[in-house]
Amino acid sequence: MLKKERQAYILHQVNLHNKVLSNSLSSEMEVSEDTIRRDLQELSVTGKLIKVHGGALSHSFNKISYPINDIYAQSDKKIIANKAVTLIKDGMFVLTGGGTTIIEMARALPPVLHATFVSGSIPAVVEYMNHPTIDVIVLGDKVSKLSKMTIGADALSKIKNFKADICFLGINALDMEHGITDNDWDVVQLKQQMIMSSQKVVCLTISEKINTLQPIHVCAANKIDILITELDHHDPLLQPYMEAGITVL
Amino acid sequence: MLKKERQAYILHQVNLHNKVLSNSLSSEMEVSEDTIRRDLQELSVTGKLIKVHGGALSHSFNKISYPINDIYAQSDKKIIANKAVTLIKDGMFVLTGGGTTIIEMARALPPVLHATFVSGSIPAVVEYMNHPTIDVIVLGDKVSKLSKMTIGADALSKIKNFKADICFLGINALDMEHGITDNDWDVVQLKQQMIMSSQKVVCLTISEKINTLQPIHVCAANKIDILITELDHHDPLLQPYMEAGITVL
DNA sequence: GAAATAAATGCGGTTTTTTGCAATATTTTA
DNA sequence: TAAAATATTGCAAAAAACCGCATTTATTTC
Repeated sequence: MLKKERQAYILHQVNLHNKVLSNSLSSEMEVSEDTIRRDLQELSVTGKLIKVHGGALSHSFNKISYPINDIYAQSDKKIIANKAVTLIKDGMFVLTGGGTTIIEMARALPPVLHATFVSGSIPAVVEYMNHPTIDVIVLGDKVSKLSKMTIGADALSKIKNFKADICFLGINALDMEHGITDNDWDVVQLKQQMIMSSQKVVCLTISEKINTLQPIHVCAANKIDILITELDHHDPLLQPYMEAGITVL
Repeated sequence: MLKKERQAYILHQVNLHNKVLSNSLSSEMEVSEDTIRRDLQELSVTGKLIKVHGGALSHSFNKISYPINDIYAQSDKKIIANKAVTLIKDGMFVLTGGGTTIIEMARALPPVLHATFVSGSIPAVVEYMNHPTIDVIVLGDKVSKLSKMTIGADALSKIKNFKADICFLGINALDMEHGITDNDWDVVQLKQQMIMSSQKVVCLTISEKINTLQPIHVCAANKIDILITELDHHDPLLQPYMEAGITVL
């Protein structure tokens, strides 16, 4: 069998089944695995496929892209995200909500983190899924088109089964007097349960939302363990929260 | 044997078998390999064939196998998707797997369809979520990075709770004798349960995967109600399946 | 038709490509 | 963390390609 012929066959298989294994190709074509590896190597440098440990994957398989369109407050959210990821350690069980800030956090995760992330937010799950080493658990239920999260009794009861080390919530409004408030009934339910199911509650928000109010009550401010904004923690806006015993990053 | 005669023979062989070997041509025509090499060289500069180490390949071999093939496969999948969506009616409860064909189907859904889609495939869910009128239910569980689906006992048991009107599976290999086969144990489990939980099973596949085999058995061919490929249903490749009682679209 | 010229072919020696193997390292998995 | 699977690296043997040249064969020219 000619080399080019072999490579054409490999490509064909990869495009057909999205994945090929070195050892099966080796036995199918009766050449050594070394030869297969070299073929895969050549095909991968020309971008025909993606070489992985044990074989290769089709290129089209891996391209799930989530549009990065929300430029609004992007850099602030990146600052928040970078502060947030420092709280996550190897082996942790992490519960997260949805929202753009959480997405930023997902993108800021260090590439060699070994932790388990649980979320009902589809965009967040997509980000976690693309991370090389973290495990992802999706909360199943009906998907709300508005919040792009799973919403409902199933999701709620699943969260109850967990006792996470830490929980990250992107919040819509925070006020010393009224605590966390929001505007979506279903999302509020989830957030409440997430707070109850976690040892430590971390709230992420841009400073604009501090001292604002939304119609539905989520929880009192004292349930928050850590508050992260883009501001320096000396900022006067944050003083009341520090005085209330919340760690501010 | 004249040079022209020789080259004509080489071309004939190349077009017939898609490949020729220098050494066999040499012995067949009783000329030195150098001569063959020079012939191949000339034929390749005029574009009649592709010279490779050890012989030559027909043009169609290289040309069809990668650059065009990918686009063809894509448009094939669009054809399949367009056939598939006609099966979905308002009010239906639809179970779907993952894979590129299913994604194409999701993109081909008519904009005013009111149906409920259940899936564990994250890319599929992302597509469904972006559709204006359909409801989406995610099967929750741990996400497999390879298949980008939720995999495990939870997902499995949730499917058991459903009795869907119709189930769409993108399949990796189909064979009259062995039925549907695949290469990922967890995905196989899910597919089996999905088949059991649906009134009607629709299999989507490009024709190349027909009469191919993968290591793990999913189900017998007779479990399939409808088979959709990019081919016309009169195509002889599909006849055995029609005769087995499968509706072919 | 014969000589001159050009083209084609084969051959020996050298270089390059391909391949498999063995030893070592790395990654994966249990 | 240890064992198994897969990768990497260097190397050597075999196959194929290349190069130059001599020999043969075909074509042109006088």
